Amino acid sequence: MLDALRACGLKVTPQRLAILNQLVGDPTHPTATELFGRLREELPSMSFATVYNTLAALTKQGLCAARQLESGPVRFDPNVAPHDHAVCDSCGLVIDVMTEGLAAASAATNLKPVQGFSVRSVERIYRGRCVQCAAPNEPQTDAEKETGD
Amino acid sequence: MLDALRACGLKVTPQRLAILNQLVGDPTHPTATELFGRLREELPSMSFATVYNTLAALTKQGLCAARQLESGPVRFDPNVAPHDHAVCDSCGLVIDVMTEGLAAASAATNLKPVQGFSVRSVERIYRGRCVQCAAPNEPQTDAEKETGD
DNA sequence: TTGCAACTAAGAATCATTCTAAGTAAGGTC
DNA sequence: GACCTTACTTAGAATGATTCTTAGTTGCAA
Repeated sequence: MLDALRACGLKVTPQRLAILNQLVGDPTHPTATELFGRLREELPSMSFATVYNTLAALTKQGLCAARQLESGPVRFDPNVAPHDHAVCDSCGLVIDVMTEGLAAASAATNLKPVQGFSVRSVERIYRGRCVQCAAPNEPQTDAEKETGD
Repeated sequence: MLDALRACGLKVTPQRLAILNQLVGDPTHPTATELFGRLREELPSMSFATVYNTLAALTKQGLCAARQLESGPVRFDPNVAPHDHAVCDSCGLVIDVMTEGLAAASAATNLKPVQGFSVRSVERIYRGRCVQCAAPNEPQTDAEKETGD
């Protein structure tokens, strides 16, 4: 964590360590606002701008990835390896899809989808319903998620 | 055009016809702001809210599609048939990719990328460089595009 | 220990989008 | 063709996400 920052030429600060700690191992692809909310608990003086600045720095250095999978705020992903995503139409849940992701991406990179367009990477977004929302009796809306379950 | 609106139960207004006319046949996937700018020329009294309301209505009725391919404003696409997109890293250009789109999408729909997730649709986004930007001597930045070439 | 460049805090500014309220007009009915 | 209802439009305020600015702070190399 500490070394990862230093290796990128970024200074190690409590704010950055806190943000990285929150992000790493969090599979929910949180937004900047969500992260800020959680981080305020351990670092009450933290500024919103710091969260954005830090996430921008981490993204630039390849320590995390910014993903715009639906309209609304950008989500941040600690998993920078090539992979796809499944997005729930109903509750907005984002799930990493590792299966075949690499193979598919590398195969597609060799495609020429449009004359002259040189492909650097391919990402696939699966849209549909997550397990919770697909279950007839327990649809989980955004509103329900906010009130806690 | 006129019939398409009526068929959806939408009233035909000069604003809606102008918006649809701008959108149909425009392959550049314009944003609401871009459309508003062009539409002001023919309908100077048009309100921004009308553009958003109308685009929302058209999207809901399946006459166009809202696409979030990168961070920034939503782009609107008159092509509602299933297809993929190529996005230029450099200038932001969005290109429709029809090749194999249908076949790939339907094949992927049968996949089970995540346990329990029921896939409704798949979209692929190719990232890389467009012809203009890939050419070593004539990179086209957003700034250059705005000043006109 | 010191110096400085990079970082952070606070809040204003900006941009995209949605909401609200009041007036307008499309289109069905008589 | 006139009238009426309801959907639509306008204008501008409100909201939410993100970026910018400025001044003060701190990590870390020397």
